[in-house]
Amino acid sequence: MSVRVRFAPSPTGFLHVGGARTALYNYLFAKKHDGVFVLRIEDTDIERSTKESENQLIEALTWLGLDWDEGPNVKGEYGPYRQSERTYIYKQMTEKLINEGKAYYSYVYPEELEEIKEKLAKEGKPPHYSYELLEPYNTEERKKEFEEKGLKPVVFFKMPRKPFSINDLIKGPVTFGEGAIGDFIIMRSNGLPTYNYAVVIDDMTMEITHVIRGDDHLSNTLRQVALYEAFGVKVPEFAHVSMILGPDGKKLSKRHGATSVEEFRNKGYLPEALVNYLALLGWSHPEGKEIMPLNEMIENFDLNRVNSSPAIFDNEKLKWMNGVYIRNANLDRIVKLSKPFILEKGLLTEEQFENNKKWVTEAVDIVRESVEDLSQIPDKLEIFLNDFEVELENEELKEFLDAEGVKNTIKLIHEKVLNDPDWKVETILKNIKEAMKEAKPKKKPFYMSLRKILTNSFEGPDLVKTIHLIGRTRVLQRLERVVAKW
RNA sequence: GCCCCAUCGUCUAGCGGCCUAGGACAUUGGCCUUUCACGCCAAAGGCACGGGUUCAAAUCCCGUUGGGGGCGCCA
Repeated sequence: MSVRVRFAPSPTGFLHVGGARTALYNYLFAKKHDGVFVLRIEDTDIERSTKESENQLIEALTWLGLDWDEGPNVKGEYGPYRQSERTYIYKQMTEKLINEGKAYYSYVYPEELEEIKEKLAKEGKPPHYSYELLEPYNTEERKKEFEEKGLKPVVFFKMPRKPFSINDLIKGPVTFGEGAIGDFIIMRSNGLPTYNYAVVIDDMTMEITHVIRGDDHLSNTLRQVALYEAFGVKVPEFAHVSMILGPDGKKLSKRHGATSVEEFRNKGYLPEALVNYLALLGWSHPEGKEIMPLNEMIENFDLNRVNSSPAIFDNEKLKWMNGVYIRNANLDRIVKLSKPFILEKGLLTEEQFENNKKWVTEAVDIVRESVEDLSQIPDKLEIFLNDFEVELENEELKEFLDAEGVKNTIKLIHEKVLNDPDWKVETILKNIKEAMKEAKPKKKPFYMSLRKILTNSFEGPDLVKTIHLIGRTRVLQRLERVVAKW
């Protein structure tokens, strides 16, 4: 039987990095086994589910490159792929359970359920519902009342009082003792299924073979296994991936900074960097490789190598990895991806950007060496574009300028540039070398002075390349205003 | 009460002898460079604790402690 896995998010917000990792593991597992990856939207919570969230989810997944074989916008034989469109299936299945005496209707109100629970707690008994406890509410009056109010009775599943166990592909054997939980609701009074019920029906009817999901669902598995058994169907394999925690060891949340895929995208992270980082957060390559393309992850993916302990999200490592990817990526792509960041900062207009592609490309290329995300590119580009007041009073600069031969060399360079319209990296270098030969400055003070005068900074990329990028006109201006004072 | 987890600050390798515990990020030092960064080299840093089992334990078992999850007509 071929492998079928699914990623089943609820459309109630942005795609969280934890969800992204779960999706990734499902994807890798599917590809590794030539299986099918399905995307299912779990929107049975009508209060919180939104179409916008669903769109954002799809966009984030697409951006990450985790394409699915079946899903809401892709044809498939197991659809529909939105739970809200599958209500007829849940109804059918529920009738079956009721007819077989494995589930029952109840006309209780939520408040009454609370009361039962409180009463049990007071008596020191576990807060478990049962048919005996619920049956007294099924009076004829109550049924009429529900009908008048347009309410449907909730459906409870009769939880067998026996132990259940699974052999989790990541956690190993997990056993839930007898009577760990009581009967639970599978159909709500609004006619929609509850989570634990819908997943089982969907996974069952979609013939999902492996359920790879977050650790937080581990205890739900008990209910789900009981349901599979009630339907007399084979239980799928389970693999529970541990949670992603914040730096303080608590569940990763907004307090910890960026947590959604969209935020990382907006901050200038490359999708392949995020994917690579997420893959390593819990899984490891058999030979310890860290930077690797998706196909290599697929080739080597194995649930055996997924760690069962929770992982803390380490932004520093992600940044490093993103920097590596930015440096190794195709230059034209980086230029293209940097564009919005550059425009947003107001460094260039759309026209300037497009009309000076060659210049921009060259500039982005030398600047990408030192960034860890795309948003830092415009910051680094500033020295080539923005003008400034030279801080001639700067103590450090003064010292450098006063060193032997420095000012003379700069004057000579000014003259040479003035008389040489040719503006190539090689000629710039030639002019500098010649000036140095004539005036014989001390090297370091000279270079530092020149850099400071031209870029207003003592640090930055290769000076000659920088000079070339600043452009002849601007270089001349910047030299002139200094030389004029000597 | 129930379930899961526990190796450097962080992500991890390790699945009874190859461990004097390996790699990566971060940190520190050095090299490279006119400078910063990149890159390269090196250093520091860890098996939570206590009992067993075994000739031998980071690895297996039990307990303690610590962390996380769950106990919804949320997913």
